[in-house]
Amino acid sequence: MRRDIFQAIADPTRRAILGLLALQAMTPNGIAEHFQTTRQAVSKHLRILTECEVVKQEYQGREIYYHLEIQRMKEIDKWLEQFRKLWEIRFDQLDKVLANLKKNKR
Amino acid sequence: MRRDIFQAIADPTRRAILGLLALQAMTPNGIAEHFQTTRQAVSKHLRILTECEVVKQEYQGREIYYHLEIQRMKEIDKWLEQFRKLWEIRFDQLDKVLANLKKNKR
DNA sequence: ATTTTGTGAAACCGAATGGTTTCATATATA
DNA sequence: TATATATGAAACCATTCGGTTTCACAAAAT
Repeated sequence: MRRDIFQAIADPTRRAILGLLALQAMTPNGIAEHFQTTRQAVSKHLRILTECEVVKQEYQGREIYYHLEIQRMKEIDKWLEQFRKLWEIRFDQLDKVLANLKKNKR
Repeated sequence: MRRDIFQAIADPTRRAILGLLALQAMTPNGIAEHFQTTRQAVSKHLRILTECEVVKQEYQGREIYYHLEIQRMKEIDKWLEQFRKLWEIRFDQLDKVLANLKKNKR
């Protein structure tokens, strides 16, 4: 069973859950209210997110608060690094093009 | 059939393919040489990548060069934005902590 | 003490996924 | 022209995925 951050964010519901948890820690019931699926479906998503350690559980009585483990999100950013260079180059070129347009206008 | 960039990068082979294409455009056979799977399996991955428009085909005789469509990768970066704020805050706090440590040392 | 509430887990299901093997087709090459 | 090469697509298969329904259990409320 592959379980990494990339597989975790492949599902739109899980991405939405992560978006919610970016704002504040929440309980499964609290999260489920934001979706049309059952609480159990959300629970399964939380299990996956927990397994790849992008969320952490905090027990508080019979409630469980899930909160985002931001470090895992940075792994995505790190992977993007190799591509970021490319689109920055494109921007540089765009800058040159714009500079030339400006120059020729005068 | 869901087909978006997040689903595209969920598979490790597809991520590796994108990594290769970040360096240069390549043919299916050229790409397949880098993996242990069959050429046909790579072809299926390329189909998926093409469907969500993160790669583009360029026909050249009987060869097809696949090249990266960097714009799609930026969508991931854009989604990360909401989380980037968070880990930057952490860094700021870390800076404060480090500054305090330094101060107390004197 | 009994009932309600919050939660995870298991059983089940249809659909999607990733892979292989086989085939079809178009373009080079001999 | 006959053969080799580059490629996509279809058929098939075991596994995974995302969802629901049902159940188990601990903690809070009555």
